[in-house]
Amino acid sequence: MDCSSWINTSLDLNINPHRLHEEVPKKEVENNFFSLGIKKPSVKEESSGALVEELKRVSAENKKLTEMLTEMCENYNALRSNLMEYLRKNPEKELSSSKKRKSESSNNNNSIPMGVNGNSESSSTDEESCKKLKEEIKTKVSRVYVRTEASDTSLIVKDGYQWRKYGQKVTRDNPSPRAYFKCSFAPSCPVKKKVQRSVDDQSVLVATYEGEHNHPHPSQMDVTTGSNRGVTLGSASLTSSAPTVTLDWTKSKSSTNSESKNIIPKIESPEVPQVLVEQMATSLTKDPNFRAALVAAISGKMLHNN
DNA sequence: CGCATTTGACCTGCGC
DNA sequence: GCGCAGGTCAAATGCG
Repeated sequence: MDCSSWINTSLDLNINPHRLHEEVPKKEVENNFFSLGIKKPSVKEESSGALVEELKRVSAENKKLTEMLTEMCENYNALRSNLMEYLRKNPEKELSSSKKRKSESSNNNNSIPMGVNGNSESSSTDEESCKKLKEEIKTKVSRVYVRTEASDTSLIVKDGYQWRKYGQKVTRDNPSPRAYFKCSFAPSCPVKKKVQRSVDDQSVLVATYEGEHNHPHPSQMDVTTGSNRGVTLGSASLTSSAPTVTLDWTKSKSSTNSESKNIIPKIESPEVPQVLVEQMATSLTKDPNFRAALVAAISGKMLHNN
């Protein structure tokens, strides 16, 4: 599988990979957003020149990032094919490899699964990671990282499904409480979700999904096409190899007051195929609520600037 | 009043 | 067997 075929590297995303886990100043985001093609009605010549400069700068940055992304994809592909080759040669038993091979397996086990999962449990031992990996494969576990306001104490990750909270616990490895949810959309649905704040970054919620939904996504219930996976952010569409998706609610809050389904996800892993990304974009742009919210946000910003 | 959430109690698995 | 930690249950509570 060619990674570059999943990710359209020509996407005009003004992202900075060095800041993925930092709080990007909202003002800067807004400025960048508005410097990308939306002109204020009464723009002076000076500011338009500055805008052009900014646009050039952003384009250059974008190009650079595109190259970086391509390179990253190539590296990922190489690692992935290595892993596949490795697993072909050493089926099954490698996942439960003995302690003897600890030093040998550590490199492989750390590089690939961490890359796929992108989680922050790097401190766990190889044995533990093997066990976890095995469990994840068995129970179809996926993690979703959601950036929220650090002051937001609620452990709510809106993914479109209906969840019923059935417990909360403070765990040893993390001072933040962990909330336990069951899917309440269908009584027989076995899917569970654990939500806890990241130890590293309190503004990041880590949602761990276990199992697969045995019912369609609620948002698909009133959508005629069954291919609208774009808004499906639950485990069903993301569990193939425990991928990681980061959603940034804080930025969305700063730009619109729209509902959670209007959030544009920030994909942290190339595991999410290009098709999915495109479908997400399409479903968002087709969504009248999203468009209305966007228009409101833009006009509001323009009024604010004037 | 019904439903969701909270929270302390209980259960279970694991390491020593 | 015991203690600990994570996970689940269920009564109490709150909210619409």
